[in-house]
Amino acid sequence: TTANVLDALSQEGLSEEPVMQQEKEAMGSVGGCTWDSVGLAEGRRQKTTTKTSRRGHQNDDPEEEGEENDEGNNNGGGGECGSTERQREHPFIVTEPGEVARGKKNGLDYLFHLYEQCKDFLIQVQNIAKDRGEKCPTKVTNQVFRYAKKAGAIYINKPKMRHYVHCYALHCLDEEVSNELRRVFKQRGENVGAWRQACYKPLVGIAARQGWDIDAIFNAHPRLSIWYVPTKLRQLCHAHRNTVTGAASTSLGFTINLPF
Amino acid sequence: TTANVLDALSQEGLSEEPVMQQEKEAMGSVGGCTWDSVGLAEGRRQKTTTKTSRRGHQNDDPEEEGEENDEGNNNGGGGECGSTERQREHPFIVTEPGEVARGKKNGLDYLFHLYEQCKDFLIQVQNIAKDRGEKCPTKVTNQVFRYAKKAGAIYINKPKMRHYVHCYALHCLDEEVSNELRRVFKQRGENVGAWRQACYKPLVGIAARQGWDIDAIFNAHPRLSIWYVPTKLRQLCHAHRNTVTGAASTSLGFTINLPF
DNA sequence: AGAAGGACCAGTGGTCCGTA
DNA sequence: AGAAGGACCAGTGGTCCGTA
Repeated sequence: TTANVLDALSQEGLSEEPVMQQEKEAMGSVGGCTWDSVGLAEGRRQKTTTKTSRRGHQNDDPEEEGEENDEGNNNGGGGECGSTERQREHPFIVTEPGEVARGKKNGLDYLFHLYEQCKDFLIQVQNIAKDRGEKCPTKVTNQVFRYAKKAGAIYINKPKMRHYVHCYALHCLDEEVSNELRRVFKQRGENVGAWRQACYKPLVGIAARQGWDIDAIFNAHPRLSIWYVPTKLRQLCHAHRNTVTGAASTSLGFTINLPF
Repeated sequence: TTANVLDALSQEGLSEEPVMQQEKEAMGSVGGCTWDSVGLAEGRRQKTTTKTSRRGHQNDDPEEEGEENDEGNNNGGGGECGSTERQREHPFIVTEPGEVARGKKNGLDYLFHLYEQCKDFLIQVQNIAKDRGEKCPTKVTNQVFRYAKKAGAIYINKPKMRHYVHCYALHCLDEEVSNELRRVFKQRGENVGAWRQACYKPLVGIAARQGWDIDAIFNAHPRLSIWYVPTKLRQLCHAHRNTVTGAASTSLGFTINLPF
């Protein structure tokens, strides 16, 4: 039951009275909602209505105690709810470390927190697999995303997590540089896409100083080792390995000119 | 170029004058053949005729120096060849360590040698991947089997290798027990299927003495770590972990009654 | 325009079963 | 019958692109 741990990590303080999953289920709704579109029929959380009467199958079902996180602006405060469709997570904005995202936005601390939630889900999947004597995943796989969704973490999905993996990698590998990059890009008023692109550069610098083996760098880090190395990051490291000469950097990774 | 290494390992002495791959290619045939069925049109080694003019693509092509092994009775001595179809490898028979299989049969030393060939192919695939900065497999994957086939090792295929993995595992983990099992089953005149089934039992015993973690056992062994743990072996270990009581064995793995 | 994520796709692990 | 392996299939890693 990581729910409490995760609830405790709520970082933006805008959700209203974080309710326990059991209570929410008992209420017959999903807890408060702050959706833009009020919309149509029940599209979200049909899971809740069919939950009992599963179990015991040979599947990936999480335990009853669900995994609901109403942290931050994560579309989870109080508000018009009930019938819902077409809801998406609020988009990310560049925030400084510790900063709360205002309005219908989510901050980068929240983004990084999602990666830690995935790790918790992976651990649960691993424990179940070990119990059953089944193959035990070492990475965040489709199975883990499926499990997270069933556990109620509908705001976690594969495309999103893969999209920002390298940003999380920088956060893990050099938090100071990561923090500084966030401050600079917020200061400049850059959007999330620009910040995301900028995260590659210092990572390539880190790889340069460690023999260009980005897989080894990921695998050596306890929180990072459960994530696949993003294709683009791998390609950048490879391209630069063949480009950088003996005059290569020994500094913070900003001495190398990268093609963006 | 593992060809020489592999040629040197030829263990049954029935192939006639092992020819180098280049010479074979130049001869425009596949080297000698000892097929039962002489048969139909060119079905084997159409690869040879289309070989030049590939390369440089983004694919898994092995280098020009092919990988041809005419060891043992591996359907590779001299004989009627040319037009071929429906050829299969000679079936395995239970042989003692060092024993040459007679007739149109292959022995178990040859079987185990195939696993070592696969390791060599994996290493080649890994080197290519590292060179290109691509994902680097740690196991014998489909990609490796595809590479082996293109390199000329048409006698290596996934179903066969997966079928006997646990037999190879026993050979790696306790060669003495493996050898003794071979002698006993040969003595009794058992067929390969019976020997294969019997290999599970001592493996479960090994797992019992090492905390039942068959994945850890595979991963800790340098030759075994590149193979996926077979489903049935994993299931047996799991089933017995929950069955064996405190009176569990400390002996050679034959004290536990297994359900076959 | 910038961004979130459903849904698709090529190639995987796994092994069945038509074949000889 | 015993055995080798082509070929299939469910579920994977990867990410595009229709959506809002």
